[in-house]
Amino acid sequence: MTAKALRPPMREAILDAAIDVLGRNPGASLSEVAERAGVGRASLHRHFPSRDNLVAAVIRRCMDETDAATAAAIRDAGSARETLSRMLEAVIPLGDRYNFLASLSSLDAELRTRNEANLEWLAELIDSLKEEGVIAPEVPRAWAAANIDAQIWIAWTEVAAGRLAAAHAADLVLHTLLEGLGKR
Amino acid sequence: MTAKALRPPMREAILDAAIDVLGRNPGASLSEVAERAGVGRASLHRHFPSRDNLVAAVIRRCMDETDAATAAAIRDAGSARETLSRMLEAVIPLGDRYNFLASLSSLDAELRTRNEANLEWLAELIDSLKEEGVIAPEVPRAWAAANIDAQIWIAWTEVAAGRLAAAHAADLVLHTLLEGLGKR
DNA sequence: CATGCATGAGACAAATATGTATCATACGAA
DNA sequence: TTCGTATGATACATATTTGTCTCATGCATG
Repeated sequence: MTAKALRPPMREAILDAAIDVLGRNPGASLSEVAERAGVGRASLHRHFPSRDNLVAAVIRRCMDETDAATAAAIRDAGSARETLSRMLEAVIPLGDRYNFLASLSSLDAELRTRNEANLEWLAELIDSLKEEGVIAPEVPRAWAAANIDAQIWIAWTEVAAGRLAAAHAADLVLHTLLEGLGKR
Repeated sequence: MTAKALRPPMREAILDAAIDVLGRNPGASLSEVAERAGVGRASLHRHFPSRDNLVAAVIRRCMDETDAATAAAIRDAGSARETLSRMLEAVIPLGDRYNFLASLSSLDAELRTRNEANLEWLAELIDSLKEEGVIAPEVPRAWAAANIDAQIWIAWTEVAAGRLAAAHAADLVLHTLLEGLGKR
């Protein structure tokens, strides 16, 4: 076989452009996405028949990348605390993808299932963190989960704004999560 | 004078509807807003000539309410910590308004100025909190400000979802902000 | 009662976005 | 070279939204 591209790169270019354009403005037109990708609008429709189809593909791709990065990072983590730390280090650099995920409104069945699975995984991690004594037992699971999500979001925003060095972000998030902003 | 209504109540009804409808979906049509308000679309345009005009009016109203509630709550606060605590108690019940503010994209000059003034106020509060020893001095101002905003957002979400009692929200936010989720 | 005014309903034009179809072209494989 | 395929440009029909306008109705004030 002559090593032809596994998939046409155009599809990836469109998805990249959609992450960027729709991440900034979820209501942007497909013309803007096509232009950013450097392709004709007709070609965009050849790969993604409808707008909904494109949005679903983008979300799926974001989830794929986030899942892959997380899975690789936490593979041989010893403790739950180490898992949390590595998860943060893996996810925070994917800020632009996370940004897109945050603007999702309605998901189809498959994506909703994956989303729920991620929430479940996070809930179990929080339970483990409590067992390790890292998180206080009286903290509600939903509160802890929302805080972790929010910290990731803040970290990405601050890094993107140039107010925080990416290398320090995960440490700062972990410290803030566990010990807050108060004087120790 | 015969005690006529200070302002036509229709204007307020439209603004309330816009907060609700546009808060859920920033791209919703003006027909949806008018319908939610129980008003004809033509009447909506009589009060708000354009969509941009309506959006700006909604944002201004949200800012007014938030500012008023905050100002009343912190009026005679003694310490910066008390100011923070009262500010949280005042703002968290305004969750739906805060929700709308979060979806703002482009602001005109007046609203941008007000927004910057609020950020400046928050920055000064953070400095005072550091002087009181409530917040650790090495925490960056932007990081502290982003965390306070995020905590308010989380609190509103959790209250709206029924997973957190509104009465406990401000205390939980304050505790999480200052001491984190970790075991004490 | 008579008048004035705001409203609701509807028609209307213009702009924009979406999805489809057509056609000429360029590129790669046989 | 020749063929097949994907692409870009373009046109097109359709739907949606926006903003304007007109007109009849109802309500409050005089």
